[in-house]
Amino acid sequence: MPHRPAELQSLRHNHRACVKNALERAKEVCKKNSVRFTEQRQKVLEIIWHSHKPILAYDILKILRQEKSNAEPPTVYRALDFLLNNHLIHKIESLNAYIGCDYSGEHHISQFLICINCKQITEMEDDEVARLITKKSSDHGLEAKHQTVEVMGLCQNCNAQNCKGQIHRK
Amino acid sequence: MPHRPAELQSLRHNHRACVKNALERAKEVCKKNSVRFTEQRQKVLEIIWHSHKPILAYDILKILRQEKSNAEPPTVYRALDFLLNNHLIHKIESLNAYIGCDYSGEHHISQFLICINCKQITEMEDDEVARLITKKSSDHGLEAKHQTVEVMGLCQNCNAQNCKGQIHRK
DNA sequence: AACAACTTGTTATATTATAACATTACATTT
DNA sequence: AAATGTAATGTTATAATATAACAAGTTGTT
Repeated sequence: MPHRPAELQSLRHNHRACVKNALERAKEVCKKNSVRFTEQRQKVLEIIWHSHKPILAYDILKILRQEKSNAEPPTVYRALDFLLNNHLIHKIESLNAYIGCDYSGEHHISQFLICINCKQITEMEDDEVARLITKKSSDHGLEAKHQTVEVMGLCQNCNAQNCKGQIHRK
Repeated sequence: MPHRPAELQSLRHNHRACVKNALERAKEVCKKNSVRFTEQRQKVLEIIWHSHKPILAYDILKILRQEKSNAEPPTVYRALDFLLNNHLIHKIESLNAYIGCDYSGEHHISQFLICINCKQITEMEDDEVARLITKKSSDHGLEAKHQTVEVMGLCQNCNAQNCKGQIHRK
């Protein structure tokens, strides 16, 4: 695997341990669900966690091909389906990208806070937000089954840089 | 134009007037914004409003081609860009589909309630939801610039049918 | 070993969206 | 009305995202 991204090299975040931890939890979830955590599924999940930002399916494929040169799109999408079904990752609809799930394995309602500059993402699991949306939906005649809540904005770091005119362009 | 969808033929909803009204408002908005509401843009907006459900870009193209056989994807996507920029339509991220904006022309925060069965959609403009999300985002260090809130569920009608086992599959 | 169910390999293609450049239409000034 | 600059459209090609379909292999169970 390549090195972790620079912005994660902080003392506050041990990225190697974070990924390892996520993989351990995934293993347990799969055991509990009686589904197979095959090497491919594990590798895709590892790639997603390693990026630690929303990652595109074809970027996963590129990385996967460094180890498995014959990997094709279905390989990735099948793994993504599996991981989504088992609540191990989320899809960020507004980016067509995938991100590791912080509260793995259990079905839950969460909200995503995404920095439009550095793409750092926070998974918020806020019951007050979830309940309010469910309530208001119900008031409007919709029995809510699933919520997509994605907030785009500037994180504190990028907001500060912005003041100094240092926003980086892609 | 083809006839309006069957489920809109109710007495409660005069669809022809609804589309006409939306086009009138769009015209005013464009005038106010000093941008040109060309025939293509008008046609695309009309197709979107006529569907009255989230509609896919290539489905818009198909309909557009009935009148303009040489229409190509950029024709549609340019019109969509224009309409999005002028707050005349919304993109539903979780469906990659487009829908007419009920509160045209002004920038505003809204939430979408989508029936997974019949695809009927309600645009909710709920300040309480919007403010709570902004507040919670801020609490987590993100200065919110844009919110995507899309709720999938069953509308009252389909929920009732569901009990009778009459959910229709695509 | 035989079998069923699941997983992966492989090829092809569908779906969604944009790049790039030529041409035309429109608005403004002269 | 002619000249000019800007905006909009036409056109071809291609990028980016995702799935269909079927063959082959793997795993767990009888």
